[in-house]
Amino acid sequence: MKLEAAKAQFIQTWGSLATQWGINKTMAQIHALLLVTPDPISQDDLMEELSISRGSANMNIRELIDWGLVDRVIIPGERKEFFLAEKDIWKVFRQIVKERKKRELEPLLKVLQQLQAVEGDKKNREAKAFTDTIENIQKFVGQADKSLDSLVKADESWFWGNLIKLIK
Amino acid sequence: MKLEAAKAQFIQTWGSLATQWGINKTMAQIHALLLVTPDPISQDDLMEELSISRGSANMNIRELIDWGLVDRVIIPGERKEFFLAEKDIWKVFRQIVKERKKRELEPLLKVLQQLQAVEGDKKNREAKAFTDTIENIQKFVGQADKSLDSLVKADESWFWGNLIKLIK
DNA sequence: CTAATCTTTCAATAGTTATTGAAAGATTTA
DNA sequence: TAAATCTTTCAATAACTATTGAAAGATTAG
Repeated sequence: MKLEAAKAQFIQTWGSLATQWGINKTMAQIHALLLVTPDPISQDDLMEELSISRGSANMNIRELIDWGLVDRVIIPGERKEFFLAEKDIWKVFRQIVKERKKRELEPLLKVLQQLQAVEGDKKNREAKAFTDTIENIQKFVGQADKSLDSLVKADESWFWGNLIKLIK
Repeated sequence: MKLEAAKAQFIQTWGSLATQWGINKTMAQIHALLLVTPDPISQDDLMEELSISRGSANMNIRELIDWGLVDRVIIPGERKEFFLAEKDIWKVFRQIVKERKKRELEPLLKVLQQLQAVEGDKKNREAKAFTDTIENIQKFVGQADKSLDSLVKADESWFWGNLIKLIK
């Protein structure tokens, strides 16, 4: 397989996987391209390579920077901005976990806490079922939140090493 | 907070969270309603409670059954089918992990394996960067795949207990 | 200061995904 | 077997999300 073909397939695979995870396809494709490119790329190059518009490129690059997955790079003598992705997959993973935790898990926990305050007629079968399920979800999400907190701080080899021991 | 209001908020929160994860909002709302309802519900009741059409109800219920999160229930003397959700959140989580692993991680691993076969000119900076990144992603995803395999088989209290020890 | 170059915005548009509801298909009852 | 009841399908439509590209806004160079 030729390099260009392989790149193209990786970009397309990464993009379609992303849509299954509620992530913008183009954003994922830009990320994919940056992941497999050693040197910083300009916006114009991204537009060219992925056949996307200026607006889309700009917006999605900004989003990637916002997620902490891509950095702006200034190249001396160049007026344009260039972009470079973090290549260490463990760091990428940690960063995504960190962001999604902040954006989704934490707001969810707040809602669940509020929902505990439902008027509890303990004889009512419906009310009982509701509070039970909410409580269980809350415990679960709380536990996951704490665990992910540790994961975010963890070193990769340490993490896998221990996880392997744990699950064997 | 009244029970009905709490239910409504849970359903709406679950639904909007789902869209962020590439999951159909209505499917998640049906799931949410079934999660907090102790007794089996008929399709007509779901349509009524969530204000959705027959077609949508039918399609999304089927999808939930397909994901292994909801069961059809026959109630003696009734002609209609009724539906009941698995309430154990750990089981729900395991089931979702199992399905997503099968649907997404495994196909991704296959693609990554193919991409290893890129014509490797080791002097080429571009080619080197590509194969390096792909290799790292492959290792990472492979490791995650194995770990999730174990998670899917794990008992809840055992899993959290050990995880807590691991990350402390 | 002015022109040139680069970045950002945003309203229009295209593309994608989900929903509807009526009709067809099944199944059960009598 | 026929009628009644329930389930599934699917083409039309609606709702949502992403993309485009031209124009405005910044920044840098001369």
